[in-house]
Amino acid sequence: MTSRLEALCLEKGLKMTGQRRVIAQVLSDADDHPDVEEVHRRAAQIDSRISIATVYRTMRLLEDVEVIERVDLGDGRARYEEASADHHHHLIDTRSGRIIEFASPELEAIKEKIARDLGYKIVGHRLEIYGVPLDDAGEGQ
Amino acid sequence: MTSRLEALCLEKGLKMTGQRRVIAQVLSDADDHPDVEEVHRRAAQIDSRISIATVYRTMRLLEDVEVIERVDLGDGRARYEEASADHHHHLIDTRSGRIIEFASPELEAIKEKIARDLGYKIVGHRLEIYGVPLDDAGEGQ
DNA sequence: TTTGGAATTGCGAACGGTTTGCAGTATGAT
DNA sequence: ATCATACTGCAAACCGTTCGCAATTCCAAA
Repeated sequence: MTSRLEALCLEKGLKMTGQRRVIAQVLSDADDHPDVEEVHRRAAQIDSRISIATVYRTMRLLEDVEVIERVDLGDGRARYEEASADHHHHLIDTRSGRIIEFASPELEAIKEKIARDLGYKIVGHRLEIYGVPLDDAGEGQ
Repeated sequence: MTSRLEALCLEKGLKMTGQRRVIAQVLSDADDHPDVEEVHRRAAQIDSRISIATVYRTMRLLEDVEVIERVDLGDGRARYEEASADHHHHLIDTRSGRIIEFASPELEAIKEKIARDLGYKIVGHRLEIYGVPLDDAGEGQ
């Protein structure tokens, strides 16, 4: 079976090896923001002969052809998500580690304005919000 | 001479050693966002016997007592700035590496709203904008 | 002021995430 | 099927950062 990402890779003209097929599969199935070790773990369940070096190399490759995007959530390792046209950002639940994606046109507009006022054209940006659930914000530590 | 940061450290009750005095001096004089290696380089010019391990330890200490703040600009190493009450963010000039600080009340308001709408209370956040100067945005690579 | 114990330092080794050199293997255009 | 090229696995190297340890420094109390 050809996974969504595998199809994308073929479109981009990448040589599809067994390892890459498995990694594409794993990433197609993921609905979270796995780091390389996690991708390797999941890939190894499908084919245990995949080395972590290959996962690192493949992630970089997929990033280069813009099939996936690196997300730096400040925890010291690279996380990834499927590339998408829409700008979005992340809210990280510091209690549970859950990551919520959100988009905000107003935010984008203000950002543009700020850059313009400073005499700059935006080539990239990132926003992360760390938060705790409102309904138990007062509890515990 | 007692530097601004040294005074702050004394207020916080830190034991002031020669090394810490020098590092406080360096940080008081800095108007940029040096990384640890750069702080060490500058400190070593004042007293060459300061080891980089001590700089690492001191930066962490100063961060813990909120005299300085760590800034993660996505370049793989920690950068620092003096702690300040006002929220601000960074625009990084990707051509020159220059870092411009800015604040925006509208931005803060929208951020709060986004979090509230998602059911969260903000405990931290960060925004970075990467840009190129408008007046030569079309030139070069 | 000298003293003593706790805190700090410098060194080098270890760390965790990531990259790389190399020899062997698989891929897919011919 | 063939073959050059690209990819893989392994282990070693990398880079920013932390840590264990013995030696040194600080500073509060005498």
